[in-house]
Amino acid sequence: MFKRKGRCFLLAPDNGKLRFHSTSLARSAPETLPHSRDHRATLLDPCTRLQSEDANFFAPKFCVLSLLSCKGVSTIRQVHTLIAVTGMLHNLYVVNKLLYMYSYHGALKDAYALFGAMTERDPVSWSVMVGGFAKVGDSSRCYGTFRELIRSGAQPDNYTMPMVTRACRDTSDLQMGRVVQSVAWKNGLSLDRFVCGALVEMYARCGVIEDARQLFAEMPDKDLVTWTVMIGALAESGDADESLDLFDRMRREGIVPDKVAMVNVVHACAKFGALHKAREVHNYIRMRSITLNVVLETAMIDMYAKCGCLGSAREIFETMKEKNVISWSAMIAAYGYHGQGRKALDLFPMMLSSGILPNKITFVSLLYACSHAGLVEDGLRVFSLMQNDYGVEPDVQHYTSMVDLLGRAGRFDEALKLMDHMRVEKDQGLWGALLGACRKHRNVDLAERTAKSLLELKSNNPGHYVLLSNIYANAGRWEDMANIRDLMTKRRLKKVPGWTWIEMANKVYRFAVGDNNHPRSEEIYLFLKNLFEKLELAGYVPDTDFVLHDVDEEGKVGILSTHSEKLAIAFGLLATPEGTCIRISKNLRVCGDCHTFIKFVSAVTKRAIVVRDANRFHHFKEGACSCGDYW
DNA sequence: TTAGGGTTAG
Repeated sequence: MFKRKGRCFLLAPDNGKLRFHSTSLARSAPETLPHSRDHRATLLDPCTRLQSEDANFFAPKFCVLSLLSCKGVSTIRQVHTLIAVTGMLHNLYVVNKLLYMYSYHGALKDAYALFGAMTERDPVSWSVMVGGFAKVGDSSRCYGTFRELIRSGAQPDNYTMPMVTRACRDTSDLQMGRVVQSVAWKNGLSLDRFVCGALVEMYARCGVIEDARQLFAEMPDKDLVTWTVMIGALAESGDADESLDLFDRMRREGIVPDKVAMVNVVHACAKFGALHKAREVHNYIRMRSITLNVVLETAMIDMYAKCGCLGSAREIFETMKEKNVISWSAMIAAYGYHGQGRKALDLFPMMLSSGILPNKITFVSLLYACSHAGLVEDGLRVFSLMQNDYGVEPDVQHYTSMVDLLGRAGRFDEALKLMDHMRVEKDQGLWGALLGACRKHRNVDLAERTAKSLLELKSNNPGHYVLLSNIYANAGRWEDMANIRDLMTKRRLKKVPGWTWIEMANKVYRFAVGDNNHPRSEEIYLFLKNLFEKLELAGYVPDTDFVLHDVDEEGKVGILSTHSEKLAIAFGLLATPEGTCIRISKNLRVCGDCHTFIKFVSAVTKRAIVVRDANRFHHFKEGACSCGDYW
């Protein structure tokens, strides 16, 4: 209800139309305006409404109401004209709403034109404009408007700062992010939860998790969103165990998680790969009656699959009420990294017949599924189907899958031909896939050429250098190997240390190569020694090709025998009852010798062993691996 | 006019 010239008016829906009601009715009716989203949806075309009502009567709220019911940019433009005709463009409240509606519908050009013509701007106008550019990913215009704001002498507030921070986050622009923080601090916003929350996310996304951690720790009033941001940030940066600890701390502080928080927790479990924790979180969701939706369920599919339990993943998939392309892709990918390429391929026609169309990621997942299972011909078919039947132009990731597929199979000519014909830029990942194939097939010549391309691209992935160094080591070219190591030092790249995790009685134990930190370390080494003797009798021969150092044969065997995978498995064997399945996770790719070792262990000890490495799952049983040695 | 959600690869 609003007043004008001493009269009361009430806007209320009448038979599906928005009408003014007379003063007498207004007096007796409740003082409400139809603000809710549902209500807006029932309103009639805003232009018709504006024109059909008393043309001399344009209350600001009426204009705004008409704007709110605009469904597209063209209607907003028409309403804009009507508002201008009636002289309402002088009202800042109305213009800000107009600006917001343009921005909300992605019409940043219109918004910016209006913004430029505004004679008066308030903090809302600035933040709507800065936020509008941030949302459409136009970071340079976002920064530009922000600078304009500062130059104009206006004060950025707790609305503007998170918006400009968002642009930094989306472009991983750490430098600008730090500037933004100093501006926020200068403007007294260091305690604002919106400002700090956005900064925490930005730092995490820019890879400086320590800054995120510190800022989070200093925040005085953390609400559910703040906690959720930090839980997600830690999971994403690889600190999944810390992320799950934080979730426990949050609950201890009395914060009740919602669906979105749980998606982040589930994601942390997926990263962590600890099945016990995954089940605990699933139970928590059930006990708390947190309603499932397609997003949470999809996250849970991914969680179970990445914790090695394909069965539970499929169970969730089967019981989902609604499945979208992401859920289907997640399930396809899950079969892919478990080496069940055929099952991944089988899902594709099922997906189509349920009326869901594949996207780019669906095809990347299908191609990787083929690659991990050695299904070369199927992969080639998918690649052509994707382009010819679904009009999906291959991007660098599709090419990477194809190079991986062909390269693993040793079909280098085809892989190179494909690379010659690709129309997208080659990145480190693509060359990395080719280098991996060279390593597998000991193609030293091509490896050198590939490595050159990688070094030219100034690869900052230590894995690439290590891979080349391994190739030289295999070829006995120790000098070349040393040069690569020097280059790594010069470029300040360190080999990522290998770790293996194993879950035991609710606790996660972590092993490094030659690790002595475990409380049962002595027992573990003794057990391992006895185990080696049994394995050797069964025919196991250590494969010293996988040792990187230029040491004698005996030394090589020594290093191999204490790889983190082996220590974790030895601990698993001695600490669990016979017949129990052993599950371990490794942060890098499992080494070739360890792969052979585990095959023998599974046969000699009659244990099923599930290994998650950086790329995929290996299910070992009775002396064989689900990857068919094709990984 | 503000903030947090799922799939690939790395």
